[in-house]
Amino acid sequence: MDTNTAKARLRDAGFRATQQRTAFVSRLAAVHEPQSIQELADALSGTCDPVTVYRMITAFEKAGLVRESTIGGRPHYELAEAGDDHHHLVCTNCRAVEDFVGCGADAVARAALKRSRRFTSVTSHSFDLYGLCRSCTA
Amino acid sequence: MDTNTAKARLRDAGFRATQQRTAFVSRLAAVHEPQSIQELADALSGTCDPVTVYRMITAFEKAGLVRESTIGGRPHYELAEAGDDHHHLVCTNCRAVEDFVGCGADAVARAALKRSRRFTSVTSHSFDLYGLCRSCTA
DNA sequence: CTACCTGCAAACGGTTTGCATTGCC
DNA sequence: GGCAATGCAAACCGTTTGCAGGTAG
Repeated sequence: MDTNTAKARLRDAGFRATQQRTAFVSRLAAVHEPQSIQELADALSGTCDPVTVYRMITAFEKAGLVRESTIGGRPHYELAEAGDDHHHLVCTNCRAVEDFVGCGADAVARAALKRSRRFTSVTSHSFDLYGLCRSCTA
Repeated sequence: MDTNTAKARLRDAGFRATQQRTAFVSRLAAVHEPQSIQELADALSGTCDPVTVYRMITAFEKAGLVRESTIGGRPHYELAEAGDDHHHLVCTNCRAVEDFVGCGADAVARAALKRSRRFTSVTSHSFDLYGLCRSCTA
């Protein structure tokens, strides 16, 4: 994603396209793997303060510009794409991440709701697979 | 679960059945909903120090006596039962939790592995549904 | 009796907040 | 020019660690 696209995306979401935010969005677009707060702060260390990273994450997540997912017990962030319902295959050894689609959540949600006494609707879900990648397989 | 069962369970897992640990296991058995660290510390406040709660959680999880799951961004714990593969339906408003079974993860994992270039095996998964419970439905 | 466990207090590290300054729009 | 965003420093809070005393086996 080039700088202008990143800026347009920020403005579309109602934000001022500052240098720091543009760098943040560009970074997420470039790596297209979920990033930890630490990784983001390190990558942007020449550009902005870690405190600003926290503030951007909070604002962008609320605005639906980024998605949060938990990997190895820590929150990670990636750009949110419209209509996107991908999930992660995570290596339990090296934390490598690969996306996959088709989690069948709709059917599972329907079945669970049917059986449930206390719930009336399902609005979202999380689904992740954990295993070993090729290079970590003994 | 009565006190003696709790003690037996602890000894089976290789622990000394202290008063604090017995109370911890009994508590989890009594509520049979995932509990946050805070909730556990509060429930056991007359029995043991919060620090001990942390130490028990760490030890019990490693021993496979309790399972961790993330609810509302915070870790929660429940007793682990053999062969158990249930998941949670969580109310996004009041955090009420209901269990459900049948997540279809086996089929999804098989399909994902087939498509994957980098992964060779899937050993575990997480799957949770988020929605509204009856009393939080407007 | 002895090794394991617990309580207390202090250290630790990640996250949040307050406030003055900067820089988009 | 005005208001939102940033940087810096300090507060904050949940978690971990060290150590001395207690308790289960």
